[in-house]
Amino acid sequence: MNQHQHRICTSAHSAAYTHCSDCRLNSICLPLSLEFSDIDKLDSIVERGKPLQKGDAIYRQGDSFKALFAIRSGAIKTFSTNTDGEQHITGLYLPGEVVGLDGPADNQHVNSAIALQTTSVCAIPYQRLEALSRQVPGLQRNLLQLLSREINADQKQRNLLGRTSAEVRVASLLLSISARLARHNLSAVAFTLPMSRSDMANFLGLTLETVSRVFGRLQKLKILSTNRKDLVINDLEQLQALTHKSCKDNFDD
Amino acid sequence: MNQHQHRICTSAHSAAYTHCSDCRLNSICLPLSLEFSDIDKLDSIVERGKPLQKGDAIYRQGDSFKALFAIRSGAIKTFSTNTDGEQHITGLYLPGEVVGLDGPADNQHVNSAIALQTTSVCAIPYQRLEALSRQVPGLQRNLLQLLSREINADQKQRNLLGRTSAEVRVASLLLSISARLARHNLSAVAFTLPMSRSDMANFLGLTLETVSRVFGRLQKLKILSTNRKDLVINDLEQLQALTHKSCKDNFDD
DNA sequence: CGCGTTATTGATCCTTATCAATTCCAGTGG
DNA sequence: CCACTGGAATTGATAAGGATCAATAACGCG
Repeated sequence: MNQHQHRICTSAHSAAYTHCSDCRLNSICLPLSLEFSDIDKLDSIVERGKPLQKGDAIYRQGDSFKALFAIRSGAIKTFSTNTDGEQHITGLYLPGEVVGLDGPADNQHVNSAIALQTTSVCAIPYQRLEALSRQVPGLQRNLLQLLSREINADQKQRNLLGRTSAEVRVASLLLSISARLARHNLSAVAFTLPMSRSDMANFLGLTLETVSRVFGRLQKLKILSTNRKDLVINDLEQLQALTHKSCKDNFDD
Repeated sequence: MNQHQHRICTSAHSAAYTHCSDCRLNSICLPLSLEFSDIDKLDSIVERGKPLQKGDAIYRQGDSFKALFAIRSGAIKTFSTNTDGEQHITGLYLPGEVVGLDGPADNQHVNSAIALQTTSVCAIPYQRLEALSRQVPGLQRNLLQLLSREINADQKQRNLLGRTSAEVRVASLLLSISARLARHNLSAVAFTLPMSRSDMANFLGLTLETVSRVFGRLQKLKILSTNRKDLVINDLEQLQALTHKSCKDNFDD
């Protein structure tokens, strides 16, 4: 397998400083069904910085909330750190998705957001977004939609953590990433995982050993092939079927 | 213990058809820091129906999304039903809280919401709320805040389901209910549980047997006393301490 | 007063956590 | 160019927390 063919983000780092109207993500990022003139208005408040390196933070837990961030390329993880210093990963965000929705609640971030690889983001200053939303009904609607979708996604994830087996959790994560990459015309069946086993485990409420074992089992079943972070899904249907199964009816070998 | 002294909702059923400006919940429901004149504007769009009986639905999964609902008295559970007909409880809502935030995502409800006991709600038609939000910046902010808080609450719950023991989950739920009732000057230590063991278990990603056993253990430790749904917390501090402990350091007897 | 629902309690099994030991690989410096 | 090294991943053995299956008890309601 050609390892670098399927990096999560391919171009875009270099093609910096475009505009929202040109951005190939604009149908996704603030799921915008806006008029051209409205897109330009949004464009005028967006700030594009230079790419973040792996490990760089967009914001940290406790930071005051200034902006939402749309991911143009790369991958971001969000997490909160408890009093014992353990980190709890709360989200994985890929191109076209928006981080920072934890901010409006109390005008400060309850999560940290850091880059899992080289990543570029658009900052959307929140006060200006709020103001603009008042003038552009479609934008207001999109913004509320975005938050509501996050709520629904979180509830789905809750369901996953509360009720499903390790197998189902891992399979669901892989399928989720697959589907989200496919929206950008990237391969749905061959890609580089943006997180380590340890991060995946943390996100899924498992241990890294368990995640590793699930990968092992799924490989033995020829459902997928992995080499570290490089992944090929050989049997997408079977992987999907797995996620529909309840804990118990997993017969192996 | 006087069983009915601590019902979740006491008055309010009878005192129907008040206005937002009189409502003792108005500092909580859409965490409104609005001007009086703005409250009146909100009041003008709110629709107050007659109380729901236990088991009545506010809306059902798949219903088109028309309104948010602020709970005035009683208790609501929200849940989604999967293809196998199993229901997954996604939320418990008490007076002053708002249900229906799953709706804006795709203009339809992905959850159902039903009354766990006699309950009265205020309907806030969403289109009118959106329109009003454009005119009243404070209202827009409050609305976005509400959604963002739901996101953060969901993530906390996710953490609970993904990483903590049965003991911690049950204790957290009890403390959450306790704190939310206390906001209305109801007792924080003696109340009637709004849900069955089975609902609690479902919500917490456990089985009802496990929940029952945890109740048993906590009673043996004199931390609380239960009689079916009537609950007295004898040692609030110890219960709180429990939730700070990780899975392993639970030594008993 | 009896029935059906809800809760409790007990015995056993299974999944996953935990502890521990390798193995694999990328990156570094000789 | 290759041996060294440290983090990441895999694999194995064992233990523990809940799930499951099963029986009984307590209550609310007709």
